[in-house]
Amino acid sequence: MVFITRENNTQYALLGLLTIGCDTGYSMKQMIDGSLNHFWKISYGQIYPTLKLLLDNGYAEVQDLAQEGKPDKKEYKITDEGTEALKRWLAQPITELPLEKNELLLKLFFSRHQDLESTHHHLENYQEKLVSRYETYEAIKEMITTRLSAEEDAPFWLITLNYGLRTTQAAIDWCEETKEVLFHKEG
Amino acid sequence: MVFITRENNTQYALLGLLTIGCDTGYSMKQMIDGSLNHFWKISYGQIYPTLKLLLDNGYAEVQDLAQEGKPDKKEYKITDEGTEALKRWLAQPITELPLEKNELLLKLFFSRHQDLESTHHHLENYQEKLVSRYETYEAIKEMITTRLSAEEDAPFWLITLNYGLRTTQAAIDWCEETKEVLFHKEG
DNA sequence: AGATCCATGTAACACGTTACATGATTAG
DNA sequence: CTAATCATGTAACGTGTTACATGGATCT
Repeated sequence: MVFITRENNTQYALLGLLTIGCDTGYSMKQMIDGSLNHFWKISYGQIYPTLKLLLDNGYAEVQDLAQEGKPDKKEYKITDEGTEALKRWLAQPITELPLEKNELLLKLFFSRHQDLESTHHHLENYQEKLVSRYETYEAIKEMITTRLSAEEDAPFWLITLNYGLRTTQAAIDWCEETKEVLFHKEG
Repeated sequence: MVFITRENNTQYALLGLLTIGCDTGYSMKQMIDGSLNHFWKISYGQIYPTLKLLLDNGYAEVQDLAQEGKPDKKEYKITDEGTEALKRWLAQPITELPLEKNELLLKLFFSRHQDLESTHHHLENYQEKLVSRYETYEAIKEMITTRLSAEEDAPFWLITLNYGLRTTQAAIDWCEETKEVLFHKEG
C-alpha cells in the first residue's frame, strides 16, 4: 500500500468515525470491530496510511498527546474541509448494490459432485454461524435500546443493526428450507 | 496479477465451471455473469491467468480448436487430478461467513450529518435497485423451472437462486421499515 | 515474570479491476 | 461498412490483508 490516489470509501469511513468520538487509529479499529463489523471492516494496515492521507488532504489535523497510565497517542480532529468532504460523500448517490462473494453458494452450485452428507454438514455449519451472528446482533440491539438511547447517533445504529437482523434471519430461513428440499423430500 | 501462489477459491470456481460445460475463458465469463452473478464474479483479467495456473497445477489440459464461423478457441478439460482437487475443496468446511461491504449502511451510520431528504433519496434509490434485482431472479427461476428442469444441476441452481430471492426480499422489507421509522413516525 | 491492553507503524504479499491491445466472423 | 459477438490476453493500478516490529503501562 504505497500510493493512495483516488477517492475511496475507506477515507470517509474514518472521517465519519472522527465525528462520533473516535480520535485515534486504535479507537477507530475498536469501533469498527465492535459496531460496524456487519457491514464494514478495516485493518490497521489500512487505517494508519489512510489517516496520513486525511492529513495530506487537509481533512484532519493531528496532535501528539501524553496520557496518564497509558502510552502516548496521536489525537486526530476533523477539519472544516473534512466535514465538507464528508457531507459531499454522504450526499453522493449509491451507484451499485454490494456483491457478496459467498463460498457456500459457490460450493452448492457445484455440489452435484459431492455426497449429500457433506453438503448437509456445510449447511448445518453455516446455519449455526448465522444463528450465532443473529444472537450477537440481538444482544447489541438490546444494549443500545436500554443503555444508549440518549446517544444522538443511536437511531442510525439501530437501523444498520436491523439490516443485519433481517438479512441474517432470511439466510437462516433459507438454510432450513434448503435442508428440507435436499434431505426431507419424503416429508 | 503477476504471481499467483496460494490456493484460492477462484481456481475452484473455474474448475467447477469446467464440469458444467464451460470449456473456454469466454464461456466461463458468460456463465458467471449470467448465473453466478448474485454470489460470485470474475473479470477476464483474472480468468486467463487463473486458467494458466490450472494448467501449471495439472488440474486442466488445453487444446487449440478451430471453429467454423467463429474464431479459434482454446478448449480446456479438467483432469483426474483437477477433479480430485475440486472434490477436496468441496469437502472443506466453510470457515467464515462472508462480509459484505455496504456503502449505504456506512452512510446511514453517519447520517446524523445529513438532511433527512437526502437519506430518504438514498433509501428509495437502493430499494428500486433491490426490486429490480429481485425481479431478475424471479425471471431466471421461472426459466429454470419451465425450460431447464431436466438439467442435472438445476436443483442446485434453484437453491442458490432462492438464497438471492430471500435475502433480497429481506433487504427490501428493511428499506420499507426504515423509511417508516425515519419519515412516518406520526403514522 | 508473563499476559493483556494500549498504541503506532511498515513491508511483503494477495487479490482483483480497468483499460488497453488484438483480431476473426457474422448480421444488418 | 459498421456494429455486435466471439475470443484471448497483458500492464498498470487499486485495494486490502498478514506478518512483523516496537514499546509503554497495568494486572495477576
